[in-house]
Amino acid sequence: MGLSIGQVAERTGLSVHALRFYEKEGILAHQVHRGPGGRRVYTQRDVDWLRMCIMLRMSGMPVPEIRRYTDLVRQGDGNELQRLDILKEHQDRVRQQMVQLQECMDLITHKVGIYQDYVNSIAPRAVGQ
Amino acid sequence: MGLSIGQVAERTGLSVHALRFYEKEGILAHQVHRGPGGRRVYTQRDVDWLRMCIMLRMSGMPVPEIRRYTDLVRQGDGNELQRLDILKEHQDRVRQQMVQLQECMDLITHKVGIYQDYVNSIAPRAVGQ
DNA sequence: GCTTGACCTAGAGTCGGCTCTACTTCGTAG
DNA sequence: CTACGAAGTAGAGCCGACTCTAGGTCAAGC
Repeated sequence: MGLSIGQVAERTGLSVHALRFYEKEGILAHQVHRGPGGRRVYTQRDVDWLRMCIMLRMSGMPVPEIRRYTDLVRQGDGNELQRLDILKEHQDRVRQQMVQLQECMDLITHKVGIYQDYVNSIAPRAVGQ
Repeated sequence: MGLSIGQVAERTGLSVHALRFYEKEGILAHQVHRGPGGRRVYTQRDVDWLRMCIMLRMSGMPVPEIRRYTDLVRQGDGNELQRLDILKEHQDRVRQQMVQLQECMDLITHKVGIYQDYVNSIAPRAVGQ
């Protein structure tokens, strides 16, 4: 049940450096406890939490904001409204990002179409030969 | 028809610093020419190009790759296939990004739902009072 | 008893993409 | 003529998120 930092790195895709960095930055909800020789011992719960953090990071939530959220979780019951606020705000930002990304995609697809047509109109008869 | 750097900054949303930076990085397809006193004079074409660059940047294309693309455009006809390759590759990356972002969105929406339900179950009767 | 490998800490270094500073040069307005 | 504002250049600085280095501990295997 206890996982070494290396094992956690493996199953989250984070580097051991990043894991120590995240801990220092305070974005682990539960204190990682230490085994013999001061080695970190992670639980499955830590891995699950990290996977969520990875999602938040991937969608552009900055580390300090993940920390704010983590702090609330660490403090325990009673601040659900604040957690909800953070999540909703982030949700909005992600929505905007998706819209922007879709716009970029449309432009790119448009240009790809144009170039594709042009390239087809130039080369393809050679393919048949 | 000739625009100053300040005007271009206004209508692209880039800073004048960023505009000079982009030029130095070689991501302007056509050389910006200079008016009296060595001042940059931009055309509408430059603005259009910049807007496309902004789309590419927004969707995560790194500056050096925009430069590669720009170089091809600058070199003129004959390399359309290479331009197409760059665009298609980027298109793939954007597609992946969108999938990832959607996954993040799903998780966040899920959590928002849970917190929302919880918060509703605790507070709302107070609202009626 | 020596090496290896996985771990530890503290802190320095890297990278991308701007952003800002310092200083200069203009052209116009007061 | 003085001041202002908008430009110019070269190059330094900044920020976020890691990544890496240096030097050390410890258990297991040869």
